[in-house]
Amino acid sequence: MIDQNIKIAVDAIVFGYEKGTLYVLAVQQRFGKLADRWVLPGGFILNDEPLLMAVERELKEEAGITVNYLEQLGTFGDDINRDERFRVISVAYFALVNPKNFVLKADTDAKDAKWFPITEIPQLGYDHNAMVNLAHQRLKSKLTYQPIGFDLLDQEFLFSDLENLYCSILERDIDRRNFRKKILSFGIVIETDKVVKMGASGRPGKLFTFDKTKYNQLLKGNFQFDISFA
Amino acid sequence: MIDQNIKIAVDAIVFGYEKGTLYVLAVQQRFGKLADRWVLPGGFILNDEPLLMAVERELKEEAGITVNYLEQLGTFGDDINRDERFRVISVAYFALVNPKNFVLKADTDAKDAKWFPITEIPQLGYDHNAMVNLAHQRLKSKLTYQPIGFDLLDQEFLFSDLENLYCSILERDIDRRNFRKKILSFGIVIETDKVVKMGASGRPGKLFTFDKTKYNQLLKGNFQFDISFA
DNA sequence: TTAACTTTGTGTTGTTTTAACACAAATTAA
DNA sequence: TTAATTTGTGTTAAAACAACACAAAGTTAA
Repeated sequence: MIDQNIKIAVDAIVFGYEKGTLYVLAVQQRFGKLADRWVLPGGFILNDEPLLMAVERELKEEAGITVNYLEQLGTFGDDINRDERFRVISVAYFALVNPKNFVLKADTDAKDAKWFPITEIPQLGYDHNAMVNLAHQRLKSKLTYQPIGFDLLDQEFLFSDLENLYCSILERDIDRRNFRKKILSFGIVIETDKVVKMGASGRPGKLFTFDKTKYNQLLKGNFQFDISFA
Repeated sequence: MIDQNIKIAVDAIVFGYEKGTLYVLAVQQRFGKLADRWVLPGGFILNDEPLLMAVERELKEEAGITVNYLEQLGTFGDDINRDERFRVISVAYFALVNPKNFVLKADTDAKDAKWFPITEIPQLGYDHNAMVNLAHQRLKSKLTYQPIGFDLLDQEFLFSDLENLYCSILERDIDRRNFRKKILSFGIVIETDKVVKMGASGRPGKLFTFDKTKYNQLLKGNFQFDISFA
């Protein structure tokens, strides 16, 4: 018989984006050794619960949100003294959400839930800062070869929103004309006939949407989404 | 208290390459419900053992090999009825080795250890076929953006070996001249002054080596290894 | 009401990269 | 010595990329 004394948890790195700033969701622990400490949302999985479902449940429970995109990031198991009672191995998930769609709502386990700008993440409990760093890298690289930026935006967005998202997350300037040309050349972003007046001054712009169906069709061929600029 | 009844295992998908064929390592189970069944090498981790170390230990124990390249692939936890005594969650690792460097040696837990051509993998126990498929995809894509092919070859190799490796793993033709030009342009593959006579007929070729130090240097700049052909 | 400001929208051109392509040189086998 | 096999090498047309500026539509302030 195997005498493992190890428990399995899931944790999520949830990214949100708003007005040029990238945020990560953290929750404040209510109980335990690390009470009051900020950590990533997550928790132990149930015996008969698939991993993905566990993440979704925890996100609902601890922050009241449902994400747009969720994928496994990696498993962190070498922080052996995370908990004194037993070793904890945590499967980390990478998630994207549009913060406008939800009001954060801390629930039973969490005392509070809050968006931290990626540049101002406090010291988190466990090895959660390492997870955030890895997820941040993943976000940056994935943005260039998969159309996941749309999961951070409203369903209808201005072209400048998309452009600013890329600029701020990749931390570099992008030529507006080349960017627009390239994105439109894929045929997966379509122009609606809605025109929106900016709150501020400036010429009104058209709203665009991401055509996911079209994207999935293209994937069956050998289309490769790719945004990379000097 | 948490009443999880889950155990954690690691499994490895070890790729080997020889003469145009890609192989995956499997072992035949000696004990348990699936005795005689072929499975991926792996096993339960020890309480205080880091995950990577567990994989290395299992590979040593079950097949007598040490790999050239090892990275986490993903965690598979939804095969809930894998074991009747408890749920097993397995962290899968992706590994590369040059088969010539080792003689497979099944040990205590394994009855036998064997290389299967990727095209002739039998039905494996648990969800191991799914792991192999994911690893295979990872190998293919990684080959194009990271110089991992060298971990499957001898330290000194003919240019045609490298070329054939790419052709056979990516399953497509590659223009010899363009391929050579591109690889050499990176400056991470260097020509030795050794000339080798083929066993068969043909003009003798020079041996080449991969300059890992140079590659690591380049990585500090913004060099990007990239092999992609039509 | 006019001028200044802000944001959207659009084309061209030179440079670089990629894809397509063929033949000579060195060796072995017949 | 001829045929077969494998290594080694350059050019060119086409495509992709990078760099660049100005007019149009609206708002704000004078």
